[in-house]
Amino acid sequence: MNSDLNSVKMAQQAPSDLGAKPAQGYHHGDLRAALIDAAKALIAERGVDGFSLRAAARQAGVSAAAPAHHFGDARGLLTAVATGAFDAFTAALIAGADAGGMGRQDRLRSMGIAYIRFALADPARFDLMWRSALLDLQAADLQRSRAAAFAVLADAIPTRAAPSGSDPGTRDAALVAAWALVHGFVRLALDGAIDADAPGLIEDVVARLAVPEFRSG
Amino acid sequence: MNSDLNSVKMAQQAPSDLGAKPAQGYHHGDLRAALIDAAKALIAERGVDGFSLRAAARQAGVSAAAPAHHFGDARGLLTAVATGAFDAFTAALIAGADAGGMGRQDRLRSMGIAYIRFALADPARFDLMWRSALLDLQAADLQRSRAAAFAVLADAIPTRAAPSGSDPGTRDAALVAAWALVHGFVRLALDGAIDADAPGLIEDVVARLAVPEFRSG
DNA sequence: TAGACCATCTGTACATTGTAAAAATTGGCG
DNA sequence: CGCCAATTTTTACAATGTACAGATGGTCTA
Repeated sequence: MNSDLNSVKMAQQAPSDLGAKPAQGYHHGDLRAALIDAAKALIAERGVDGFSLRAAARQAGVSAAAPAHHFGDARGLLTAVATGAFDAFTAALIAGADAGGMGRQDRLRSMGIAYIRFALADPARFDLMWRSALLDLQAADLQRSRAAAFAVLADAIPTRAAPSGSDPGTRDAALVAAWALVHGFVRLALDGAIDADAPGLIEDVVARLAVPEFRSG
Repeated sequence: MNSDLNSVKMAQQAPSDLGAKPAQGYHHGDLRAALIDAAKALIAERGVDGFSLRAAARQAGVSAAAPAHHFGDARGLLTAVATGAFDAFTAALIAGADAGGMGRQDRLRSMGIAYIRFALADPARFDLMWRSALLDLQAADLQRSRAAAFAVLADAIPTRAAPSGSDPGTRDAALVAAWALVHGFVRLALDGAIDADAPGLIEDVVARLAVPEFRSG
């Protein structure tokens, strides 16, 4: 149909090359990465519910059925985007903790700030990470990335008697409480219940992470 | 709300009457209430994303275009459901606080339990309440019900210097932190990140509401 | 009581979506 | 060069939201 559009599309394909995924490039170049990029842009712009598989395919310059071969269905594409989001989340949390210095409390607070800032930087992406109805929770990649992020969070809290490989569901209440505090703040802000831009509010909330229960273990 | 208006025609309108389409005349007894009931049942069964306006109309025994007259579009129906959910939420929070006794800390903890139990009792309904992309936040009814619920929450925390009519966004950080703790716990549980059924976990988390900041005012 | 009004509901129609299946394209390998 | 398999398109179909015109019947008025 529009062959000139194809050549233009391939010519302007500026490789962002976020991860180490140089794998297949048959017809389109790297449709898989292009679709993920398109989906990320769509979600960031119109929200998770504003995303559509056909719109992503349109933006990537392919037909509506093209994504099926790479992702199966729309859930597959969203799962891939969420997996990348969890990887970026993990990196942001680690960077935040390291920026906090050496003390455990400072690292915890700094990680809390990083948690909140990551969510506020791209609210729709953070939203997608928790929309489990739209994701394939059985996908190995997603499970791995999720577990990695959760492990970073767990390491920030001294758990009392938690085995190293224990499920997040059975972890110590101190971890759950700290996680819930930060996660709940973010969700209330994203859902319009509170204003995260109120001066000093983020710092005040994150300071609550350092309650005696957490300090004494 | 208006649950006694359906005595006009022959159709008995039991709230849990699924699958039965009572009336087939042109004028339904109380289509508005019937559609809200159908939507609530659909959402509870298949989740917010599994809801469809046509399915709700089908369950109410009317044509696909019938809801338009009462709710405008799908967002209008979801907004009505969310409004009722916030009303029920407010009642549950008040009942929870009253069940806690007279002491401020006990009332706060008991309200926290009620918050969590309300969400876990019908996760999809609670989910809808915060899916602002699907709701008409400008609707006066929803704004009123939301504000009422938020006011109940705010009253449970002694705010330092908050004016009585102040916006939730500018409230004291102690309120935001307490709200975030409970809300975040619920969301993490609903989104499959933690297991709310772990024995004693809810009580342990709610006990964190009684940090010194809250106690000394 | 007759007729008109009007809120309510139906029928139809259209654009959009997800996805299944068959056909077509194309790069790589013998 | 010719075949194979991975990739993409074409086509098709069911479902959805909703706009529009028309049908229906309760109610109000004269």
